[in-house]
Amino acid sequence: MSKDSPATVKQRRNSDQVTLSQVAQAAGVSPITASRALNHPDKVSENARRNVLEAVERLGYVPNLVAGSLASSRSRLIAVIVPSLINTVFVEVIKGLQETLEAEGYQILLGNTDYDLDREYQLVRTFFGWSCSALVTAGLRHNQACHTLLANWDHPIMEVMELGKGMDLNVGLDHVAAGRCMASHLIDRGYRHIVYVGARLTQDYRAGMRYEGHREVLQAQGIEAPLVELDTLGSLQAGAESLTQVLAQHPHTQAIHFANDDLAAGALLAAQRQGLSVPGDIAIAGFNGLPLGQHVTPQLTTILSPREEMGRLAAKELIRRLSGKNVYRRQHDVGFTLQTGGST
Amino acid sequence: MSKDSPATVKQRRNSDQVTLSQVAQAAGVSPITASRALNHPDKVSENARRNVLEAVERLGYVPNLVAGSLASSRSRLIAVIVPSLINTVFVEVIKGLQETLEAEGYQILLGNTDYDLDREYQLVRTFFGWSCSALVTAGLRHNQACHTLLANWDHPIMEVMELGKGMDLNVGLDHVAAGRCMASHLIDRGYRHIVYVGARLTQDYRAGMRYEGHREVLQAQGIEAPLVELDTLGSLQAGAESLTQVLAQHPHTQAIHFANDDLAAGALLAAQRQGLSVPGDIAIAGFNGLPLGQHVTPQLTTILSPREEMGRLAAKELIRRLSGKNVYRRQHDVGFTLQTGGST
DNA sequence: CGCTATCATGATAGCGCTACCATTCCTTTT
DNA sequence: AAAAGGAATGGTAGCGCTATCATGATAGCG
Repeated sequence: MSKDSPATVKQRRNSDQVTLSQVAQAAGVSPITASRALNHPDKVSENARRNVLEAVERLGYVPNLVAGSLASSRSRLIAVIVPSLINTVFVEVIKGLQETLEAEGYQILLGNTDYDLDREYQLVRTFFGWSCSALVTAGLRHNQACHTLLANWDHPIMEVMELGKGMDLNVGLDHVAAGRCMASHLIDRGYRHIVYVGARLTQDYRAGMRYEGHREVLQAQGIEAPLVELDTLGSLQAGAESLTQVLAQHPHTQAIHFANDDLAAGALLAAQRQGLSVPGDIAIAGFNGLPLGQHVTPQLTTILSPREEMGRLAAKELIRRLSGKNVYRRQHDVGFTLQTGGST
Repeated sequence: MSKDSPATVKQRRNSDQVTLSQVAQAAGVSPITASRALNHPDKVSENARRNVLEAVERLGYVPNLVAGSLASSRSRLIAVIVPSLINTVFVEVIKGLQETLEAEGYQILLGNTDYDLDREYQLVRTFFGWSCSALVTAGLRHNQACHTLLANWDHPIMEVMELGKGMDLNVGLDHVAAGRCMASHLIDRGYRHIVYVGARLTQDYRAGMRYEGHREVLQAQGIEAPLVELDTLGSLQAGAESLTQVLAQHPHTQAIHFANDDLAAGALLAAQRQGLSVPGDIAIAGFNGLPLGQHVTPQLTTILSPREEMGRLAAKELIRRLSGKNVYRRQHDVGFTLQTGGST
């Protein structure tokens, strides 16, 4: 018996989902015209467009973006990879990205590495599998495999948070300079026994870069630059606890330069509870310019980093690139601002 | 001339992307066996599996998830829709979701409504287009169109944050009860002139629910329950500013029940700056149990809501459902805890 | 030993959409 | 008037993968 008797035709469509072909039929046009009416409205007659849109509405058509992406190998998905969601700075960058990208019809695929570069590599692989239109990642450091993968990818890559020569596009600030800036400020104020306190500097290596800048300035003055590295992630709690530790290890400390505002504010509030005067007994400085720092007494001296702005700018530059425009500058310095409060 | 002379064969593959067929060829098996080796490892011989995995490694194959999703109409994408990313409570829920879902190989598609239900509807439509495996959304309220869309969707829907009868699954807490709880606490402490302060209660309607509970308790005692509604979103700044406003409008105020800890902490810190004693001159209570509240002096009385736990539990329940297990309980109450500090 | 049950594998046919090329019917140009 | 260009539309053939069914090989059974 020959095999060309398909008694039962293969039947795969499971759902009652409305397809573009059905819309096209209802609108009296071909599927491809319906597709164009939705995706390139200027390429069809007004008449066709109106009929298609009307049919879409009437049938409750929801475009199958998966099929569209497969056919066009463009997805309007943007992969965003951050090392942490607890740290609010990344969330603020995401927010800036989000609002700008969503307005242009892009969707965010969110990944969290927990400061693990191998995890980043895995996420990048997965996201590539989604034919993402672009990738945003926090930081310029990647492991070897990830670097290779990124280098061979033919879509825009945006590295944010720190300024430097990256894979492709870059929006960030100079953390070494920020560290120098705060250290200079502390020197100017007359402090000489200054401790830098950071949390997990191998993970939050940008805080490590700020320490480099800090140390540079102190050493240029012939001053030592002791470092206290905490084993927990930065938090109010960790900051509060670190105060005791620092004063025990370095009894002559006049000022503490904290890696971020959470630590600094935690220490400041703890100092108050312990009856220590800030900055009389101990001066405290932070980094980020979180609102909290403005509401404690004395106000926290800190460095304001434009985080949402960084996200928005990164998104705008990506959109420029994705819409085929030439990109003249690949690096964008968003800068930072020293905000002196009463705490130093 | 007949049309069957395809001089130039249509050529669409643009990239040099390695495909599953190439892997299969390299491994000496058919494409479908290669597919099974990767997705259902227990359905192929150990020999085949080893060869395929080796070929994957050697060729640097990255699965095209878009094609896979189209073919299987399953995507391992989970849509997560929140009203805000500024408000840290949602971020913490996302974090709980994220860590649990990623561990199971699901990816998060993130959407932000900015407290706009029409925006939510648009996001839901878009996400459905991605054949998401499930949808997580904050809150039980949707507009009519969105409700219809959700009701007809044949994948799990998880509504988080507030407890109640939702579309499908639900993990949250009872905000009315939380409002009652704090109000009772304030009554117990002897306060009678109590003002509730919230920010944009039509948007943050859960804060409105807490006010309902609050009012219920006060009215049962024959006490009025004045409400001050701010026009900005909750923040330290708004809390600080509200203090003056409340005292001007209600000079006899003994206690302020704030809709959240940001407002409360802002007011508490502002009171200190103004030389007001807390709780002597004015008692202050919040909601959420943010770390900040534990570090101010006096410690903030608040209600602790298990936000990350809420995210984790929601994720676990979704995974149960997605792996075909029976779900016996659709509603999960994560509860809350009154945390009394010195501020009341 | 024949019969069914189980396993490993493969051939085929889509999933729903869009890129590509071809066609038709105008309008413009020289 | 003929040639050239442009706008609107459609036919065809995939995008890269997996569901479905079919097949052959092996095992289990009385």
